Amino acid sequence: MIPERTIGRLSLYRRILDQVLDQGRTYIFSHELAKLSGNKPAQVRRDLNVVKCPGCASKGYDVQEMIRCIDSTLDGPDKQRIALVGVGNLGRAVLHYFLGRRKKLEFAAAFDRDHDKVNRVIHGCRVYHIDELNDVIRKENIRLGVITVPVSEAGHIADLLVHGGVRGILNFTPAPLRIPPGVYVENIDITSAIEKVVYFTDLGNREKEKE
Amino acid sequence: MIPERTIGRLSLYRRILDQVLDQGRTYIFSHELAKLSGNKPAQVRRDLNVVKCPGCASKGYDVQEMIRCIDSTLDGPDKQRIALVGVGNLGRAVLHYFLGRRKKLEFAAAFDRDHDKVNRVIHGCRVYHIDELNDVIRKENIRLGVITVPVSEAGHIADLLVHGGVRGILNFTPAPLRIPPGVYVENIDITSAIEKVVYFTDLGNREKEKE
DNA sequence: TTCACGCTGTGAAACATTTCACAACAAATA
DNA sequence: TATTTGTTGTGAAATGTTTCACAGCGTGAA
Repeated sequence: MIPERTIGRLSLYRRILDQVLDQGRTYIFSHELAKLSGNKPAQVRRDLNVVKCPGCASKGYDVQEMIRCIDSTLDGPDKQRIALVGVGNLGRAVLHYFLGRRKKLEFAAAFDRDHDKVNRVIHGCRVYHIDELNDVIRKENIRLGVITVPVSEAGHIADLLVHGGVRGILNFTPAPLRIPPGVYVENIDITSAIEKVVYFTDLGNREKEKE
Repeated sequence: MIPERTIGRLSLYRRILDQVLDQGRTYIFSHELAKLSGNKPAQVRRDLNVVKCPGCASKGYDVQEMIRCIDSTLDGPDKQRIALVGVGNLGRAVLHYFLGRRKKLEFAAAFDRDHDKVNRVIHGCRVYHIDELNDVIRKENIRLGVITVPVSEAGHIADLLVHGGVRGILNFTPAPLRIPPGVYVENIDITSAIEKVVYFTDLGNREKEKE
């Protein structure tokens, strides 16, 4: 089982490598990828070992081979079908963002309460009413969900998703979801992120402990 | 200097405590806050020690006192003025999200290239053209920036922000920004987040190493 | 062929974070 | 007052992650 931090870095490497490949490079050294991704060379080499990607002492790593190794770790063998709940600004941003981005991921259905949005197709994804959630995710065999509703609804939506058979959730809400074991939840908490920036940006007016 | 993880948890505790307070509770035990935030009680107690929040062995922690302690750690003494660059779906979602949420944070200006958006006020925030960025953030004395533009623009925008005097950036783009020392960057990478969910959601079709 | 170079792969050290486990204590009870 | 109960605060152990540092190797130069 690979640690979460490592998975995050692998995901980033892959996107960088896609670009590197577009530029026509075929080999890359660990210190170069380190620079591009903001890490130390030793870290990059460790990460690549984890996905069993071999390097060559004189040429570095074969870019295509690296991408293959990362793919075989990160991607499941089949296409992953995802449901998005909450077609507000954030929901639309997520849909738009992923449009054709990764071939192994597909937003197969979106849900909202607002009847003006229901039955439209937004960024290639059909929008259903929330009442249809259970039926649709079962019929479409969806196992992953993204929650982009207002905080107050998040708990309820999470329950619906889990009840419909979803096994992994990306939650953009700060609400801590109570979820049965066996269901994985990843949280993105925008408020926390801004507050981190505020804290770590030394604006010279806070007395922090010396180190 | 408090570690990043701890800051993230404190931010979460604070939001939970705001709710707890609304419900009329005045005291709370570490194991209760742990449950509500998805942590272990010992972790919660350590975190509260870090912000010098004293507890009482029989009643637990005074909720208001806790909030005060967290405030004095997370918030700077003055209101923080923030610029948001990129008024697309994601940008609007961020603006909307923060509308009156935290008194110490204010989105003082937004920027976009699209002339249809310029000079409008969106979620209480005036939108300027990107060409005005430097002037406006200097005049408004803005030290924090949020980047919600397409990936390809991120590097350029980051340079503009830094050049204008911004010291902390929240970057929603997967582009690794090259930034001078002294400027803090926090990244939110939506693609990585989804890929983490895909990986850690055991859909039974990947051979993971036994542990 | 031999040497010098610069890289990979990795054991071990360093560092960071979480969790355990328990002494000390405040309140409630008798 | 003495006893019981359940919590805080924290040293120390456990665990997790990053970084160092170097042996070993392939390549190119002489």
